[in-house]
Formats: sequence, structure tokens, C-alpha cells
Amino acid sequence: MNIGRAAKETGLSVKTIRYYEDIGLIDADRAENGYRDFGDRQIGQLQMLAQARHLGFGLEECRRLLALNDDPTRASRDVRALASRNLDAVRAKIRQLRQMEAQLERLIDECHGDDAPDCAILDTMSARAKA
Amino acid sequence: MNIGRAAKETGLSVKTIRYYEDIGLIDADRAENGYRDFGDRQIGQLQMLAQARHLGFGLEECRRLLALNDDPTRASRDVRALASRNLDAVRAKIRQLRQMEAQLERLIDECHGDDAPDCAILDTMSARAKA
DNA sequence: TTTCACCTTCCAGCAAGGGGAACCTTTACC
DNA sequence: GGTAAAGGTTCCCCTTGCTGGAAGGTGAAA
Repeated sequence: MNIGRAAKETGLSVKTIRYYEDIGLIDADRAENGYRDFGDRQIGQLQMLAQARHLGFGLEECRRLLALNDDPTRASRDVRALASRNLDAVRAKIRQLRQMEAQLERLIDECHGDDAPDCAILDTMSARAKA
Repeated sequence: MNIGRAAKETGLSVKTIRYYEDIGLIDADRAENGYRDFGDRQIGQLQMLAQARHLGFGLEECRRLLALNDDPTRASRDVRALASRNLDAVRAKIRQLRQMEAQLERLIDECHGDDAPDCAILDTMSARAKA
């Protein structure tokens, strides 16, 4: 299977697939004309990569996931730990974003939003902390 | 004020401040020895940058904010619009992260997390979509 | 004087790819 | 069979927002 076809099957972009091969996340066979040739195994790996990225795993974590998936002697505990760490990271980001959200809401609420120059958003943001 | 001192006052790193000058977000005077010299105005701008970054504004948006802050003829409407766009972006990210969170929770819940190799996380993630 | 902290510039790199150039192959159409 | 379009290949630069390090100049304290 050519790379374009593989891209369609997996929802990844051609560039992304080449990049994944480049950094050694997957390996692709080569046809005689030099074109990459993806088999079922590789397509499966790419689909897993797409899933994992969608779930917020970083590429190094994806590498670990692929290795675990390939290892019949794995312990599901290890997979779970990996996923849990990722979940923690996702939650941390959510918390941070929620703080941003709350502060932005407050600022926006306080700003008149008219033609006049005085603006609570700028006032608050430029307030000297130590003053 | 030297850059190190400015960094302490603003909570930004020395590298970050140099970077901000580099991309033209702020301008710094120079002392005779070639050292950067930050006055009250620049410190204020750096504090505003720190605030804005903290609130999730991108650097180009920060540039706009600084310009608006400098402009006595501004309309607070414009500041508000900028902040609202940022709030929208923050909310979009939160939504996305929440989806990740929910899916990860479900997967982790389904995984035994023991010594055995079978793992719902890997099973789900490597499931061929079209099969 | 020496030493140390601080400053300078420049170069390289991170995540995770995207864009596009320059070039080769395959496929489709007439 | 010719030709053009649509694919493929490698290569290098761009992005965002910095961080780290090397090589070297300067300032302050012991």
C-alpha cells in the first residue's frame, strides 16, 4: 500500500506518516521503485498512533505503547500506568486552562467594551504587582 | 536596571526577556557597557507580558495588547474583542481536553492493570476501525 | 589579583509536524 | 505512443515560545 492510501486509511497526513518513519516510530518496506509500502501490520500501528495522539499521548509515549502492544509478555499494569500518567497530564492542563478561563471571564465582564479608552482588562493586566 | 534584576521583578527569565526584545515586543535601552537597561516603562510592559502569557495570549496577541495599552485613543471594545477571542480559544482547548479525559478514564477503567498481557486499552486503541 | 557572578552574541534544539522546491514514476487519456 | 496529471521521493526551512550552551567581555568583592 502506498503512502497516500495509507494516509486515507488512517486519517493521518502523508507528511505525518513520513515523519513517524523518520523518527523510527514505524518502519516501512520499500517497493522496487523506492515507494514506501505499508502492510497490514504497519497500517495497524498507524491507526494506533492516530488513536493515541488523539488521546493526547506524546510521541515518546506512543513509542512505548507500540512496544507494549508488540510485546506478548507485557503486563497490562504497565499500559495502565502509562495511560494514567497521561490522564494526569491532561487533567493538569484542564485545571490550568480553567483558571485562565475564569480570569478572562472576569476581566471581560469588567470591561465596558465601548468607544472609550479606559479598560479594566488593560488596567488589571498592567497593574504593577508591588505597587 | 540590568536584565537579571528585571527578570526578578517580572518573574520572567533572562532568556525570555532577551527573546522578547529580539522579536521586537519590547525595546531596551543600552548602558555604556552594552548591558541592557530597563526603565519603569519597560518593566511595566514586561509585567503585562507576563500577565498576558499567563492568561493564554499568544505573543502576537501580546503585541496587540501592548499597542492598545500604549494608545490613548483606543476603544476598550477592541481590547475586549481580543480577550474574547482568546477566551474562545481557551474554551475550545478545554472541550478537547475533556473529551480526552473522558475517553482515557473509560479505557483505564476497563483495563485490569495486572500481570496479564490482555489490556482493554491496547485492544481498543489498536482496533481496526473498518473491521 | 583572582575569582565569581553577571552580561553579551550566536548557534542549536525541543514538540510535531506543515510548506514547498526539485525531481522521478505511474496512471490516465487521446 | 505521447503527454499531462497525480502520485511518489528527498531536502531544507518555518512555525511557537522559548531553553541551553559556548565563547567571550564586564563588574564587584575578597
